Amino acid sequence: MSNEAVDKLVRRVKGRGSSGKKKQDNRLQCDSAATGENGLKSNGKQVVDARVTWNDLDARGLAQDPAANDTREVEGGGFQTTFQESDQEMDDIDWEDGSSSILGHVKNHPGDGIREVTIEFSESPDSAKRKPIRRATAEEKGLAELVHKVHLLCLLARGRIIDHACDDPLIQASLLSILPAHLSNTLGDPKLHAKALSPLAHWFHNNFHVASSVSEKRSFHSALSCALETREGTLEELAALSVALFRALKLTTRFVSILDVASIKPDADKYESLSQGTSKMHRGIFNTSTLMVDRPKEVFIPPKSLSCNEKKNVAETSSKTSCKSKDNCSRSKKIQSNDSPPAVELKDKMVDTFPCEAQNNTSEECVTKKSQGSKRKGDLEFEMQLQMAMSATAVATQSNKELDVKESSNSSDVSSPFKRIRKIANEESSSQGISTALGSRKIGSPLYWAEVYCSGENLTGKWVHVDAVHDIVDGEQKVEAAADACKTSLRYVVAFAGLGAKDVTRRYCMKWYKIASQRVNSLWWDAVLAPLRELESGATGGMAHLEKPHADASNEHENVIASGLSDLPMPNELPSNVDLPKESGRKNDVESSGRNSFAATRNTIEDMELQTRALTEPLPTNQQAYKNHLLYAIEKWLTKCQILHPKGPILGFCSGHPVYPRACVQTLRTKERWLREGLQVKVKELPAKVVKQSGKLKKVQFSEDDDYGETDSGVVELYGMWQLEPLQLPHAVNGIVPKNERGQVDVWSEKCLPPGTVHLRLPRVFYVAKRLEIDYAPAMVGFEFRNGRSVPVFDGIVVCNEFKDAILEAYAEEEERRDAEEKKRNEAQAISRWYQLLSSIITRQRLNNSYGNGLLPQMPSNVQNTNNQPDVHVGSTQPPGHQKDAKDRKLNAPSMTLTDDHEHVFLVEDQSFDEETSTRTKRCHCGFSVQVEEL
DNA sequence: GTGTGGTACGAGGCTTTGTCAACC
DNA sequence: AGGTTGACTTTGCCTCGTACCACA
Repeated sequence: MSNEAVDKLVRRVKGRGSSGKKKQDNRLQCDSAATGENGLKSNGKQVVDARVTWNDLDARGLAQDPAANDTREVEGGGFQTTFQESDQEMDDIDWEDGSSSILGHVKNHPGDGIREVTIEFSESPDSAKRKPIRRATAEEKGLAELVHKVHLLCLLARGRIIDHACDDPLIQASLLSILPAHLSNTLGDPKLHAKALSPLAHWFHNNFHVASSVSEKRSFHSALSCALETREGTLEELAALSVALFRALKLTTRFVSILDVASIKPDADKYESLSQGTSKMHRGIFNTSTLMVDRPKEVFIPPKSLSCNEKKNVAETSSKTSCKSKDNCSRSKKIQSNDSPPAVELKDKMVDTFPCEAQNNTSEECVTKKSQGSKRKGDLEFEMQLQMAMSATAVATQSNKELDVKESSNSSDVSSPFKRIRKIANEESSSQGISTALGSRKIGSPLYWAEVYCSGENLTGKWVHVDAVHDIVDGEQKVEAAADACKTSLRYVVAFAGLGAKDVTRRYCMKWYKIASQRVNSLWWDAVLAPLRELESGATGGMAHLEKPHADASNEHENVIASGLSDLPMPNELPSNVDLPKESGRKNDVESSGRNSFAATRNTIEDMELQTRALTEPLPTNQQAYKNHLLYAIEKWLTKCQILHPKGPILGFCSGHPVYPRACVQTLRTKERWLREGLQVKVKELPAKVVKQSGKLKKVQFSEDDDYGETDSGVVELYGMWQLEPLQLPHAVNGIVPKNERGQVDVWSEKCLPPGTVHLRLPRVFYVAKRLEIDYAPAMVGFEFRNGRSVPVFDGIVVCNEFKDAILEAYAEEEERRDAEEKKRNEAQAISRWYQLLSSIITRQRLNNSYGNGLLPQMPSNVQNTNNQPDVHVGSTQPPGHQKDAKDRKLNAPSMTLTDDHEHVFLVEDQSFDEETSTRTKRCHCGFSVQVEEL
């Protein structure tokens, strides 16, 4: 390729607009290659093996019609000529973006090595390294939110079931019966202090143990009884027992649970698991720490030799199990191959049994899930249940040994979260930290505990956190750290009592900014909780007197989901005036009424406390937390249209940036935008902020300003609320409507109407104003985006008040006239069409008579043949000259084949006239009739 | 190993005031 | 000749959320 040709190419590339950036790249690469620089760039970028070799002929050929390649012959200097000739052509060609691999190694003339040009595409190592980012679509986000909400509702229902079980009188009585007398006596003081609860918690901790032998699975209620009997149970059961105990001792107690709900963000679990590696691995919604479904009763009992303790622990800590275990994978495969008919039969029954097995299988599954891409939680749930069923059957034949091996193989992976929790525990171990008495394996995320109302705490009383299982009293500050260590988010902490529920997350979560985005829309959540809150406040001493059916101790629920939930009265089913609540029922009426009045205050006080916490959140330590913080802000993270006004007070500093209250953040808008709100900028106010104009507008402005050289446009002036006053538009004077520069009035709202004018939103009203020569302005009410651009939408006109009536009156007349005209037009059209129809019928009949040899003519669709007496509806007001024809002409209907040669005669005395429909019916003695509409 | 700050980038929201040719 | 109609083409910036990287 000659230098001249190359220069030409370069010139053309330079001259080309920015629209062809990629084209430039291609061509420049070509240039450098052609001039012998061979394109080995020394910019440190990795040269990948995407080498394209083609001769200069093909270089052209590729850019032109490939079919032409065969016919073209280029030899020696001939190329240059052809190149020049095709210069213009190349300009017109749209270069395709193509991958280098497609080009491959192109060589039309293998022997022609001289003309070979080698281009090596360099590729940034970054681009190869960076994984393609697939972001969730709006639909996926919506679905995730839906799952989140449903899961929340399920967990709320679960909490109510547990709360209901805690009220069981038999369980409470049993607990009291095993409680040493001296402990029950310690609560004699009417002013209860948190300290007084410590011996109780200690006793409970010593007498009840987490998850020893796994008993048969059953409803929660019976599981609770069983746990009480054996003094061993799951964390959930033990926490519930502790609540029952406190309630038995007539302490106002709530059952508190962290609702460990499926993430509100799509694939959050996946990302979490990928980043965290261990905890929270791929838990489906039915495999979270909080079990939602009670285990069916009719499940098989696992082999006694099985290390149930460990199994249970794994189940409780749920997510702590690693999913990396190779043993799991191999074993699961084995299990799958053992899918025998009994296993299939049991599938339905085995739901939610053997959580630990499920966990392991899920773990295995999650590995495959990664490769399969994202699956919905519902699918996972189904698969998990299937796997659980299979594995539960198969595991019965598994040896205990195998499980132990598995456990030990897992232990290395499992260790890290436990290390973390141990670290936390050590930090706090001086007094009451997370108890390690049960051994490190038994430490899991705090998911359940009790809240006991201690009237002796503070001045006003206080809900005291009591985790009797871990022997922790008043440890609300430790919950967040412990949950953090186990990667459990404190998104929702809900206290249950009296079949109601109350969100008490604020009491336990100090870093609200971390969970705020993970919580569901507060409006929805508040609406869901509203009836439950009423119940809760009623039970813990609120104003409402609500009845709750006592659990029948003998009535063990066979299926809690089916019967248990239906047993629980929903808030709106409860009579509001029936007085037999659990709490108050235990005391006499006088006491109860007195307590209620106090408790109403108690509830309010708690609300205030939670509100106070919400407003006094500690300052976050990282900058980015201030980006959307509800309470605090730093200037750095304000958006383009925000400003601090007033700039103070400074609440603290974060990384050297002063922290201001969020209340100081004001939204700024342009003058025009404020106009839409019916506000205008005060005179002599300087813009609060000046920001760069968007490129699009700038472009327009620059093109306008080009003639004038330099311009200071390209900026947008923004004003704040404090710089505004109510809009004062010019008054309408002398019947003239004040208009904007476009000769119209922007009617964003009523506030935008100039005083003395009115907006008439009527179609075609401007004709009237025009005809009456009244001044008006088209009312622009908004924009719509059409064909890639915004188009103003007009609706009606703006006129001065004094003309309103005149215009409306004229408009009514005009519309009446219009209607009449339209009616007339329609009628004329109808007549014309009837005439055409009848003419064609007649013509057809005549032709048929003349040439059809008596063949049956086709029946026109408008002619009705009923009982061989066709009625033809004929318009009688034919155009002059035609009417007679139409009347006099023979109207041989199809049935006339029966009455050949008959000519209808419509005698006047045989006619009838219907006043209502203006229809005249004419009859021939043969039975033929014709209906004529007289207009 | 973990947390933090900075950067890059996709998704979604907000923005917003014609032209020309054929036809009647 | 002048008015009406319909086709044309499918913005582009900003914010938010978050993945990723470097660094402490």
